[in-house]
Amino acid sequence: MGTGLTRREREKRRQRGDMLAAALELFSEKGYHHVSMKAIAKRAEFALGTVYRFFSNKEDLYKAAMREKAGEYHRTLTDALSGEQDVLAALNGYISAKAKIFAPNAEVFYLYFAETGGISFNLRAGLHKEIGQLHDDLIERLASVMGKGVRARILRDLDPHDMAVALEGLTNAFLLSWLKNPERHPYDESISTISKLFLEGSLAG
Amino acid sequence: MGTGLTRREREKRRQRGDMLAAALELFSEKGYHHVSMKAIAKRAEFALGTVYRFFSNKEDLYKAAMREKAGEYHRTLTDALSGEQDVLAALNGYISAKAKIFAPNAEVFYLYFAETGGISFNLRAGLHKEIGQLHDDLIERLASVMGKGVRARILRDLDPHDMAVALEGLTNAFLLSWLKNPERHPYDESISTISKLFLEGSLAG
DNA sequence: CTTCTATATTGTGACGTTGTGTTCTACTTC
DNA sequence: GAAGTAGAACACAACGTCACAATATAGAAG
Repeated sequence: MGTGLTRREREKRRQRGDMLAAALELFSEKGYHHVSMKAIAKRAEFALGTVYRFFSNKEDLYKAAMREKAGEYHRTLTDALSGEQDVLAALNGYISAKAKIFAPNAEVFYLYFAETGGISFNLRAGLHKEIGQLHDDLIERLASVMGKGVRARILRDLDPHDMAVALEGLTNAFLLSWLKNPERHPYDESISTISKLFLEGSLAG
Repeated sequence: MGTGLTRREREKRRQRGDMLAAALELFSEKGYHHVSMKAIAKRAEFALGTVYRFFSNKEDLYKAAMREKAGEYHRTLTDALSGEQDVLAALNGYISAKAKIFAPNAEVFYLYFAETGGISFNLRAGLHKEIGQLHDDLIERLASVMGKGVRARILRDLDPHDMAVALEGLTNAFLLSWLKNPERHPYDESISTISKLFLEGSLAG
């Protein structure tokens, strides 16, 4: 068997995954506190007790679900940044990868965004730190690409970290704006707008 | 009497204000659902019933508090944009006004973002729409300044609305980053970084 | 002008109700 | 018969009510 797991173990993984998916759906629809464990169990088509067999409590379930998504998000974007490509291609790749992962996960992304913030809602503090680190890591990788661009004299000689933060902010703003009003800002158009604004700025030359 | 209010009325306003302040403090410390009405009453030094005399329920109190802050925020920034000033001065004024209002209210912004989760958490939908409109209005005003800049050939001939969104995103990103790590990014430095990046972009000239 | 009492207004916090997280035991399936 | 599943039952926390207490106001009497 390819995976090295018994049938039973695979089964459990699948069940766990179903529960996580159901939970994530509900959480992003209604927010953590407006979702009951019963509702999650029902959505996942398990009995309440079964859910508790997999996750020791609601908090735990929430964390696992968020961690999963955060990991997926982080993986997608670091993948987009790695590889032997020239700097501008890497940046464009990053922007479009972000758009691509953002679109289907917009609602979860909100939760993620809320979590990346600085505040310590005492619960979840551990998770918060964890996700924050992923975010920092991403910024760092982005900054390293920027640094490469600076050394190659493709980018202006500014603090790479600042540039990374700037690009992050630009993409977020456009993606949120796209989310609010999809017709006005079709997202492939947004990609080139972001890239142009980031690279050339707004000042008349 | 200057205000045209009776002493009693002024007194009530003050009490209401105290309650709102206490609520906002607690909400942004712990998040909406982790704060009980009892706790708010205690912090404001009133009995529970008295709070209910002013606000018909917890939701109402939350909304009032958020509305208050949103109004203040919006007013500050529109003020910064209005007035007879040249475009670049207006933009710089906007950025620093935003930094100024952002700093002491960061936790409240997080709260709003985290709690509303953006999308339709059915409760609070009304409030969310309301605040969304304020935001749209702000973007529009910013876009109008950008448009003026374009016509004056100070800014590149791009969609003013896009430029507004871009500036909004840049400032948010830097302010969040500053909040996370105040030493690394003192905010007056950030202001000039934002302005430079926005105007000139990152591409080596 | 002050004092005193009747009335109206405002403040209080114990309590009933409801909803939800978690546990526990009986049942099903393999 | 062992492992897994189910959902009823329990405990608890928080909202919002309400009957009562305290306080303020008004205006009559001294």
